[in-house]
Amino acid sequence: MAASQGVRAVAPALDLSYLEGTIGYAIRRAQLLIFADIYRVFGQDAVTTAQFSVLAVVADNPGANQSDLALALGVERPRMVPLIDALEGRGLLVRIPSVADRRHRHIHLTPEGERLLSGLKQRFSVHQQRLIDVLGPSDAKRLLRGLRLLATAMT
Amino acid sequence: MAASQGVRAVAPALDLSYLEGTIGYAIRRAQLLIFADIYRVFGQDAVTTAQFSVLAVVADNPGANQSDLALALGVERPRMVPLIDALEGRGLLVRIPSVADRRHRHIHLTPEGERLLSGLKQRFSVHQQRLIDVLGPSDAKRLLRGLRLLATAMT
DNA sequence: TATTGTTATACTCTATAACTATA
DNA sequence: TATAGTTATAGAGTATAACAATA
Repeated sequence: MAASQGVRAVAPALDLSYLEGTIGYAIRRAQLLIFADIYRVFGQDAVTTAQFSVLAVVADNPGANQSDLALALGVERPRMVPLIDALEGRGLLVRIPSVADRRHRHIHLTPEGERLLSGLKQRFSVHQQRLIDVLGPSDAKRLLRGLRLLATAMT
Repeated sequence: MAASQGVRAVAPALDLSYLEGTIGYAIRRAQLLIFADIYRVFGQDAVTTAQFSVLAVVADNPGANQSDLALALGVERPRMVPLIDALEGRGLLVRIPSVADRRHRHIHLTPEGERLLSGLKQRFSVHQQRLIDVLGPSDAKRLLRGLRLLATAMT
């Protein structure tokens, strides 16, 4: 309603046609919005996406050590330390020193970690369903297949 | 060839099936690999993807100011300062103070900036073609459409 | 000699608040 | 008072090098 007044010429709206024709730009924008949606459904339980992926992988691979987790998740080994520190500090997982090889620490979820992860997975599925609703089920499947194909082919 | 010796049990290969079923994880992995490929084709001319996007948008919108660029590229205004500083320091663009409104600085590519951008766009097209070769032309188009649909629908 | 977890360092990105100069 | 560019600050992510304990 204030459009005709001298508030501001709406918005300049620059020409982005070059970038918008690239997959790299589209994937960056989509990723930012998807992660924002994940944080929206996670709410105040406040786990980062990186922490969520650690919890999810540890749940399916109890006793994995930090190097294996780093390798699997594609992060550098030093990066695992503060990541696991934060989760251990919240009582969601524990580092158990290996008796066989005392350099290793086996990571296990605590019961509280299992409980939180289960709630987070439920919330995550709300987000995932939102994506499927936007794209339609068959296009969502195609998108996932395309992304995975890129990941395997570009490695 | 050393596989049968006790070097290491190859690699533990953790179970990632939960994460691999999610679009969020797939898009993050794909984005990292795509950006790595872009840096590979850019080579030692060493422009970041963010700097490349600034150059590309300024080329199509000569005289845009920093706020409009920040808005268009989805970065915070303060972030534009070091971004443009770096490009101006390399002589690729200039800040021209506006005479009409002395708060504005109009951004323009220098001839050297135009030249570098033109070379970078050629290299970028090598990368983009690699993606199209991996996916096939029609699936590449579908992927781009899917990503754009997500971006518009999730905003 | 190599590996696990760790510390340290540095650089980028992100997010905010606040300052200045202009309007 | 509002806006453009800037500075300052703090948190998170990323990348490397190196160290201690252990193998």
